[in-house]
Amino acid sequence: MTRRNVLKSIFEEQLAAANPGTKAEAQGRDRVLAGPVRTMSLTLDKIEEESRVLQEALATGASVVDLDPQLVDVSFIRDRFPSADDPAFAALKESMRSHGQEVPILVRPHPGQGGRYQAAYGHRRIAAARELGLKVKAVVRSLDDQQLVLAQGIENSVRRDLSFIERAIFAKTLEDSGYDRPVIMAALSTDKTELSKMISVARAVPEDLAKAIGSAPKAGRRRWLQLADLLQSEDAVRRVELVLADPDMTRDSDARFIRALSAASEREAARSTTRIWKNSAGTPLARISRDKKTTVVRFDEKAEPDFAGFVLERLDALYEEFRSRQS
DNA sequence: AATGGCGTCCAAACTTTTGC
DNA sequence: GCAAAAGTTTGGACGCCATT
Repeated sequence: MTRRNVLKSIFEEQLAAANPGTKAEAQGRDRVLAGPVRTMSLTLDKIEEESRVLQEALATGASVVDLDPQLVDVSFIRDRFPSADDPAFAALKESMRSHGQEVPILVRPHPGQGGRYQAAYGHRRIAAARELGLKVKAVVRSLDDQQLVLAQGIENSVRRDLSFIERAIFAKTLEDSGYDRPVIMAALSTDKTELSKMISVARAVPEDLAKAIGSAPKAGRRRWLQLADLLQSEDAVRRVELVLADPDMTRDSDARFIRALSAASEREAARSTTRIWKNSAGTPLARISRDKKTTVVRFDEKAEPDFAGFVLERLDALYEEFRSRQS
């Protein structure tokens, strides 16, 4: 079953009793949709699913309540890597500040601490509400551990904004917690092959190393697989650890991933290097990346706004000087 | 039977090249 | 300079086969 179909089936099983035939019809529709029509259908489905989750919650007696975010703990299994400078989080916070919280989070009464709650999903909304000093809108439901991780995984799958490594570590954590593969597959809305790859990557890449790299949203499955493969060598692990410990290491997670991958592969490392160029006061002004074919100098326009223009104006003169030294 | 590894195929998004 | 074509990357799905 496809990832999307797993997701759909979970929701549709809930509706099947009330509306026989829905599942089969949806599967038939899935097989024929393609291209832009399918993309539009996915968007509509996404909206449908979110509203269905909430409607179902409300139908089963749950209601949306305002909670003090300080009373809400994170799920016992974390999925997303914490990130201090996540632009999406900043945007979410700004949206909540100006428009309020549009979509409630899902919580359950904390199994161990009376009066407290545990979030299935909506961790970033909780963090934003905390920082803004606002109450967080939440649907409170009684969920067992399995239902909690399923709800958490389904929400992530609907949004599709977890990176490959976040999903992989989430899968590994679930497996380490004793969940069997079908449950993890349902929680991640994935199939056995994909899950197998995710877990093999999560096991091959030491967790502290993966967290040091960060979510790396642009690094897809194949490159993580490549890195996982390279990290079979202890030397490669040491090289990567060394690179990530560099105090000059960029805060950009994707760039860190590329550095780690390069370090893991000596050949790659020899072909491509990136360094930060600083002025005499130690302020980073440019990032210089070099490989066999190109050299890329990226000036930080915020650190020194007019410097890039200054350099560009002098390119002709610099080239003339270069040529005269060559001859 | 369930699980995992691997290769292949497809679609979409993105980048680079080519021709006008 | 711009648009179209070609190439590349990525994510996802599927089937086959070996192993447990």
